[in-house]
Amino acid sequence: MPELPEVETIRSGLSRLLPGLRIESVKTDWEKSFPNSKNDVNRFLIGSKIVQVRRRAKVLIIDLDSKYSLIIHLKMTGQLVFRSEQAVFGAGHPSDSLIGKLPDKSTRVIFGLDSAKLFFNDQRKFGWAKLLPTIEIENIDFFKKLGPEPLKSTFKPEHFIERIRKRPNSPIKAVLLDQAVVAGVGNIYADESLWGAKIHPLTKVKDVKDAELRKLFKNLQEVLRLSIKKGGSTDKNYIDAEGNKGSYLTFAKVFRRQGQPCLRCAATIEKIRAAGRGTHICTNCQVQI
DNA sequence: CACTTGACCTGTCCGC
DNA sequence: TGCGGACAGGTCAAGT
Repeated sequence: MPELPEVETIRSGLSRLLPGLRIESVKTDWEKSFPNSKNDVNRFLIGSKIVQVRRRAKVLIIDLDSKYSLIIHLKMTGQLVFRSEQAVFGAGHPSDSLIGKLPDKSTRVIFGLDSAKLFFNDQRKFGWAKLLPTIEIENIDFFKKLGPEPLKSTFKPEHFIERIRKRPNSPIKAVLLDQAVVAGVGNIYADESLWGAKIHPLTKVKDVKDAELRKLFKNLQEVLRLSIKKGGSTDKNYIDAEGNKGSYLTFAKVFRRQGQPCLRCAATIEKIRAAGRGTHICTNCQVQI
């Protein structure tokens, strides 16, 4: 479940590893994972050089010198793992690692680079990669609909509040998860920030005070920043570009802590359902209105 | 129109 | 031990 901090962690890893490398081959056996035509791949991907790696919301953008870009959405179980040729067949991975020899049975696409390979793994096959002209990226529906980046310095609390308020009759958690309102927030950081602001996830937006939304915005930025610092959250599948787990969940206040004491009031954390998702709350700190 | 639910997938876990 | 079913949760399409 790569959300903003996980995708950002992968981006920073790939930014160190990929620029300057040439894409020499592409191999896929799951068409939905990479639906571009062979013709496009041959003309604009094979033989082109990687210029930079960017992120928008939960999507990675790999810019090529062909003026095309590879955009990759990892959805829930996607992984992008870089291996040098030597390590591809080598050992040397810790025994508690989530990933061993590559390719494995969840490998969907293999990008052959100069003396390395980039593996796009996806157990549940929900993720996708697409090759597009770089200037057209912002025009595709997915990108056009996206709300602002929550960590951008120009995105202020009043902008956040204004956007949230457009959905007065929805539960606050559903609105936080809506990528058109704010981009990049998923289940983990929605729960964590709502706990921080002491807001029950099922509270309708119209029943949340401005001061609470202000607090929510502050907490959202804090949990996202802390998670980026910790390399993201590894629950089941997430690993970074070099196969390492993230450690944010050891700092999580509610996510996956059902049955354990609230770190603020010691009441028991419960798991409920909100916005169609498993949702973690302290029923003492977070009271529904 | 606003909002909610189901489909897309596979691996894991739980109860019988 | 095997087996069916619930669950995991990002996004889009379909339903209310």
